[in-house]
Amino acid sequence: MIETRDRILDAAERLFAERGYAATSLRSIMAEAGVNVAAIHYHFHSKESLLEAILLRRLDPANRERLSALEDYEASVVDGRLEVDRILEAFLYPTFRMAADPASGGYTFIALLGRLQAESDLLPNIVFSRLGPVLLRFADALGRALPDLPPSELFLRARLAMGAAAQVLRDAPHIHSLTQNGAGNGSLPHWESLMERIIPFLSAGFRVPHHGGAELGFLPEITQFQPAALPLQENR
Amino acid sequence: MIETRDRILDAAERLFAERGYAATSLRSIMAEAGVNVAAIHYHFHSKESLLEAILLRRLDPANRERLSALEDYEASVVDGRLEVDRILEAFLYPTFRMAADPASGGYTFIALLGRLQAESDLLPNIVFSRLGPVLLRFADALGRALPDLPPSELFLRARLAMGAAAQVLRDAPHIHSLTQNGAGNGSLPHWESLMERIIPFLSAGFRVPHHGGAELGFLPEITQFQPAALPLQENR
DNA sequence: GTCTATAACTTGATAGAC
DNA sequence: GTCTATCAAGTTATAGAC
Repeated sequence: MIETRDRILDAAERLFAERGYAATSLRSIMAEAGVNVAAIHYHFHSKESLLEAILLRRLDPANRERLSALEDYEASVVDGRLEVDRILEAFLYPTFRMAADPASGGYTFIALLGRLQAESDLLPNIVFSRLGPVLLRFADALGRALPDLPPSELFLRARLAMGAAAQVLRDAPHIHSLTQNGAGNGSLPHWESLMERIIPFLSAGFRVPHHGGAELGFLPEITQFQPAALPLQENR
Repeated sequence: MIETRDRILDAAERLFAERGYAATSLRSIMAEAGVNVAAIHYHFHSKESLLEAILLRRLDPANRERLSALEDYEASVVDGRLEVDRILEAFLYPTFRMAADPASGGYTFIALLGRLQAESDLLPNIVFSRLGPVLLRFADALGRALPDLPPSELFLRARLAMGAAAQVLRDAPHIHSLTQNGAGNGSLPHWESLMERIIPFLSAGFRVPHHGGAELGFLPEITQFQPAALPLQENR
């Protein structure tokens, strides 16, 4: 039998992805999971901790996969010339595979991540503490593949690429269902052929020569992959 | 003196952009605008209508600018060969100018749009009814500039491009403040030089040759620019 | 048009029985 | 570990005085 704790995690993951964090009440999660409200508080203490638990459950496994895929590729390169396409693939492959995963609710998680990424003030520090180092590791590989690109330009392009990928990944449940229905390009499942259409788009952008232009003040926070602080009138 | 109605719109626009729609209460808007709760209901009937009013106030002017920029460019082309870069510029120029606008709170609106785009279920029909036709118009121009690209591929790339741009535009207040502080590439203000770094990235992606691959079932809803429906267990 | 007052309800969280 | 019962606070929305 499935544990109560896991049922809560699954239900919350789904509802947060579908409706957003703030718009989802603990009571709707309770109804979806078929448990009592108090059970949520017993297992997770607070709503925010619940979100943290959801993220922790899936973040590290995916990141391990990303890093090992990158290391495998780097080890396979003999002449030291890294290709942008393969670096992007090492990052996106685990992501898209998860987005199409028929067994686990991984596709729900990917949709949730796509959402939270746009609600950056909501993204707990966990995501940045866990994903940040991985992003820096990939940025380093991209920098070696594109030695003529100044760091500020590299990070701007990385940001653009993440936004582009997130836009499609917000549709993870759709990707999932198409894959389930056998859509795809003959030999490849749908999610994989979708990924192989996205990578050339991003790679071409990364490989555009950099036309002079000043180094801008845009750099500092971007090189950290920190959430953007909105310099508005008041905070919270 | 500034009208109460406008003060409410300004305050709500700012807070929705900063904290998200669901997380912002009418009372916090009331406090920010310095008006009474009842005044909000008097002028806007409901919270959702308030969001609609915010969107309507700025959506149409920006779209008019986008369309006229595109028409001006098309009229200036004599050999009938449209360039992707210029089409993208016609769309992005009004957007980025608004994102940096020192006078109005346009940059707040752009940040809000970037957020809502990720909370697609929240985006009222208004956005799709007003922005949809404009997007189709630009997709048509892109299709003429890239005649070898199948529509499904064109729309996928358009979606990637919008996600990439939105990712950067979510930082609109930051772009705004940098421009205010005189950052930029010598002759150009910061926001304009930023836009000119983004367009080549996107354009290169659009111009990548399309390698075979099957036409996928991904097409139908994407060609409509409809919000993605999440095929989860229950709805609302 | 703007206010006070309040209705009617939902929220996250907890205490205590079992 | 899971329940019932309940809390205090916050939510949108409205009725009616000015």
